[in-house]
Amino acid sequence: MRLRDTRVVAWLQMMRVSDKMERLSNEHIRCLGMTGAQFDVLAQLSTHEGISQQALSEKLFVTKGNVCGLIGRMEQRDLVKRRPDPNDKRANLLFLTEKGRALAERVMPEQERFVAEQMNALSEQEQTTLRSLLRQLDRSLPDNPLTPTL
Amino acid sequence: MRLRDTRVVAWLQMMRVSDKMERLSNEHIRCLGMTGAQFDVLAQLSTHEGISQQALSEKLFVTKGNVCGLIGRMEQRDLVKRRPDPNDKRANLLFLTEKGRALAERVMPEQERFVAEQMNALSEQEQTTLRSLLRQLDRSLPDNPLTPTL
DNA sequence: CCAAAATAGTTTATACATATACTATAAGGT
DNA sequence: ACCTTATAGTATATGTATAAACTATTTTGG
Repeated sequence: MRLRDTRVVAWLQMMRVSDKMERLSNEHIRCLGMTGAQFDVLAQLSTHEGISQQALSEKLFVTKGNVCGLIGRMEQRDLVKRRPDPNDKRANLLFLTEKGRALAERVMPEQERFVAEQMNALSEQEQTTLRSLLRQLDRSLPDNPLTPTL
Repeated sequence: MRLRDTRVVAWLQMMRVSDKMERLSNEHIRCLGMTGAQFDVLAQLSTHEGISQQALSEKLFVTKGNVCGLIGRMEQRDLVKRRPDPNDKRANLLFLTEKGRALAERVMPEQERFVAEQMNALSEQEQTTLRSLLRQLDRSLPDNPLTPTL
């Protein structure tokens, strides 16, 4: 049996835990009436209503093509609406509908509580340590090409 | 500005870092001639050649429907092949082709080196601490329904 | 043995995500 | 002004992923 670099073990464990957490989070969101990607859109629009699709795609670290389809589906469900930008005929500005705002306000605090609980296995001290280690890793990694010098 | 639970901050940072790492890893794999999901299949078959699609889906934590499509695409590219299980007419056993084995042997060590480097920002001591914290989190999270009591 | 339940694989519908090419508009430089 | 280039959004093709329905076998209980 070949021995594995301990760094690779750490990497795999990191992926395993984050995958597990994301699955739980997405499952919880789905029970509350939408998908994980749609929740991210509602959360962004709650604090940045009126941004363009382009700006949204940068905040979400996804392509504009992805946002285009995502917003299309959410518009069909009457969660958001597009309005033409009066200052730029190319652009759409994005707004929550009443239904979208109500859903966001219901789900966001619940979701925060849910993900916070996933950290309860660690003490305050350990959470601080974890954040410090993650910050170090984050800073050492190159920036995502989808967010050019954010 | 509302204050956020520090646990939520830790959660978000964890997702951010793992997303960044996975993107880099997938990008690197793509340069070497396949997708991330396909790499995972080759890696599993390298050590467990001859397993069924069902067993593979459990190892990869994905649905059997997903594996069915994935193996279909990889069979088209002549990376793997299906053979009927002589002991169970329902099942397929999976094998690497020569091309698949050669690709796996070329890419796997390279990929290990690549992901190991992503941990270099942490000292040996810090890597140990990180693994310990991740292990604690992992044990506190419920098991994935896709892997019933693995 | 045989009917019922479980299992392996496939298929279909839906959602997400990327890359690429395309349209329309905007901004800049000469 | 005009032409080039950049930008915002859309459309298409491909890959990944799930859930749910379906087929074909196998297992199991009576």
